Amino acid sequence: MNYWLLKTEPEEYSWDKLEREGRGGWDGVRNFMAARNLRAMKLGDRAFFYHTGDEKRIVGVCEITREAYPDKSDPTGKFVMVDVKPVRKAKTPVTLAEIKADKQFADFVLVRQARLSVMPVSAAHWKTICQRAGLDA
DNA sequence: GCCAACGTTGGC
DNA sequence: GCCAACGTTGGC
Repeated sequence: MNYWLLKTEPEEYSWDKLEREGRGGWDGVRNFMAARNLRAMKLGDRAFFYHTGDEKRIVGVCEITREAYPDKSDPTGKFVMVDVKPVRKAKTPVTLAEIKADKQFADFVLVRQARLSVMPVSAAHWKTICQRAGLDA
């Protein structure tokens, strides 16, 4: 299984909304590197749900329920989206500040490429963050 | 709230 | 196919 991180503005699409609706489509990605990561996702892969903006923290874990397919919101047809469902909410959200302060995350894409919205997470980083968040890995 | 950095688009 | 210009994102 592979691990990922998905960024979203909570005002636009939040963990609460995903939980309320039970599933959601991850559309609107317009960045090639992010899109490449979307295409690499496999059914059953897990992803951290990250709130950007003022929050800047990991708030939960979701699962990929449908692999990449054409993004309905993209008129050019170049970009793809995936579907996700909520798995578990973080007991303790893990903040970006906390991650940055920890040397073991120095090579984490979230730190190195601040603007990327869809990125892979290594198994080691996944495990550490799950522990901090009070999530079962 | 400004500015720098990055990524994408369009012109040549 | 390169490079300048533009738009967007995130840091301070």
